Order: sequence, then C-alpha cells, then structure tokens
Amino acid sequence: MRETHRLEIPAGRLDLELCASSGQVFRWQCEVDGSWFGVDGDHWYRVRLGREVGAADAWRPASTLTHATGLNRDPSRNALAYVAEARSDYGRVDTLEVETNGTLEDFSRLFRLDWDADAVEAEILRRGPELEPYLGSLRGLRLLRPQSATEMFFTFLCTPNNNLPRIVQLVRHLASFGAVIDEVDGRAVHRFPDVATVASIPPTELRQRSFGYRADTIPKAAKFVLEKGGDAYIQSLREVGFEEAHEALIEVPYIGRKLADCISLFALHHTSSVPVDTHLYKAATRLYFPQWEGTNLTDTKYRAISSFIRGRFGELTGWAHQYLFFDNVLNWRTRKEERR
DNA sequence: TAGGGACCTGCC
DNA sequence: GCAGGTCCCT
Repeated sequence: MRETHRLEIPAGRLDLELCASSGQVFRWQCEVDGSWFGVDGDHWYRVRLGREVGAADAWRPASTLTHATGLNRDPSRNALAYVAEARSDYGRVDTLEVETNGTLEDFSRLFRLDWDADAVEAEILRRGPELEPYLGSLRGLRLLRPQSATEMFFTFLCTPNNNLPRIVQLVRHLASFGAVIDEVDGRAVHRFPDVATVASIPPTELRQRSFGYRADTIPKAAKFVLEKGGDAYIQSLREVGFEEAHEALIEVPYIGRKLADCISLFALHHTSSVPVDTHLYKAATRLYFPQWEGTNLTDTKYRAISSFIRGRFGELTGWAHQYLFFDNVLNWRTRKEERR
C-alpha cells in the first residue's frame, strides 16, 4: 500500500535537504530527479518540494549542499538578513508531495512537524541570542524524531572514528539484514533488523564489508542489549528520564558519553541531550569556552559543556545543538572543498 | 582525574 | 594524517 499526500507548511519551516544531510539520519538520498528518498523504521518516503509562487505551482528540484554552504559563508547574512527573509516568506507556503507506504502522520512525526518551528526558534533565540547567525543560515533545519530506537542505536554505533560516506555505507549494509518491507522502483526497501538479528551477524561477514573493528563491536553491543531484553529494552528507555537512559546506555560496551547522548537524542527522543563531538566542541569553545580553544576534549570538559548548554536551552537543547553541530560540519566540508 | 595510543578503513 | 569515539593503560 502506498499513498501520495500533499502537505502545506509555512515557507522555510522544513528544509528537507538540511534535515536529511545533517547527520541525524543516514538513509536519505537525493535522487536524480531532485526528489528525496528515505527510509525510517517501517516506512519509506519519497518527497518532492515545491514553493508556490502566485498562481504558478512550479516544482523545484532540491538544491545542492553548496547552496547551503554558500548561505552559511555569507558574512552579510546576519540577523537582519534572516528577518528580511522571514518577512518575504510571510503568508507563503511550501508544498510537499509525500509518497509513502505510511501515513502523513508518520512523516510529520519524523520531521517533528508537531513542534512549531517559529516558536522553537524564537525561544532558542531568547535563551541564546548568540545562535542568531546559525539559525539564519540554517533555516528549515529541524530536530528529527526517528521511529525505530533500535535502528538509531546501531546507526550511531557505526559513527565513531568514522566519516559520513562510510557511515552511510555501513548503515545501509546493516539495514540489508532486515526484512524487505516494500519494493520501490525495482529496489528492495529493508526495515532495519532487530537486535537479535544484529547479534547473530558473524563478524567475518562484516569484516568483508569493511566494517573494520566495528565488525566486532556492533554484534557484541547487540548481544549485551539482547541480554537486557533486546528491542523492548532499548524502546523502554524512551519512557524513563534522560539521565537514567543515559546511564543505562553508557553501560553498553563501546557506548561512551557521546554515543549515549546521540542515542538519547535521536533514538529515544530525550531532547535535552547534547552530543559533544569534535564539531560541537569547536563551536562550543568558540562561543562559550574560549579558554579551551586549541585544546583536546576531555571527559571533564565534556560534562562542563553539556551541562552548560543544557542549562541554557533546557528541553530545546537537542534542537539548538543541531545548528551548532551542522554549521561546523558545513564549514568543515567547505574548507575541505576549497583545499582542492 | 587527565593524557596518550591503538583501533579498521578510506580518502586526503 | 585523520575522521560525528571508546577503551585501556599510565
């Protein structure tokens, strides 16, 4: 079963490209026709974005990341530019065409459309005015809410000491161990496998797929969780408080403070979590802890940074974190391109 | 408690 | 040499 829905939301409130490539999810890709195709939990989505301009209803292909980085690098794109753009958007809507085997509600849940982005941004700016330029250049970036806790749990076990293209490749391969839920344009779409299945994958098989040492760590972590109750155990950590979930996750082998925060935020939806990785550390030292610039991140600094940011943004910490993290990633990608 | 090296692989 | 870290050892 599949349906196509039309969804109208205020202009600029959802930038699919930013969301899909912001490191929260790894199973989304831009197709040759400019649409985005993604898998999340039990569902796949194909999304086309069009902005209604007057009577015309022209579909525009998704832009490229250089578009976003270009905005990001523009020094004149300060708060005033942001306000100006917001004003020009007034009364306009973006029209999304969403084809899916799920429902529009599933899509809305994933992109957290039940959270009013205007209100969220206003509150973030009120609590942290220093984030104004980040919000301005990353308009339409949202905190996502993936459906499957298990899928996100293993996804982030692929990320340590790794780079984005390879993370995508590893996640895709793990997903291939899951059941086929549908076939779209001749391609099999897999549901991410459950904990027991991941635990049973022979490390040698993952080695062949260039998982490196993760070929051992991922099934081992899966076995540990299986002892605790498997998928239901991970899922149950959504029902407890953030601190309790974090403590439980850190007990899992190969999950440290940072992965525990990632999983708390993206798998368990504990929105006061803030993963402090290398990118966020750079942003945080720049904005809040200049005395640490140029030094390495330690456990003590990690705790100091995360409690400071959590104290500043509360339940909006995870959303606010997304701007700091992704801005630094984009700038990093840009610097890398420029070196060529 | 802080600091440093190893870890798979791939790409610079 | 190093990347969306963790573990283990001084």
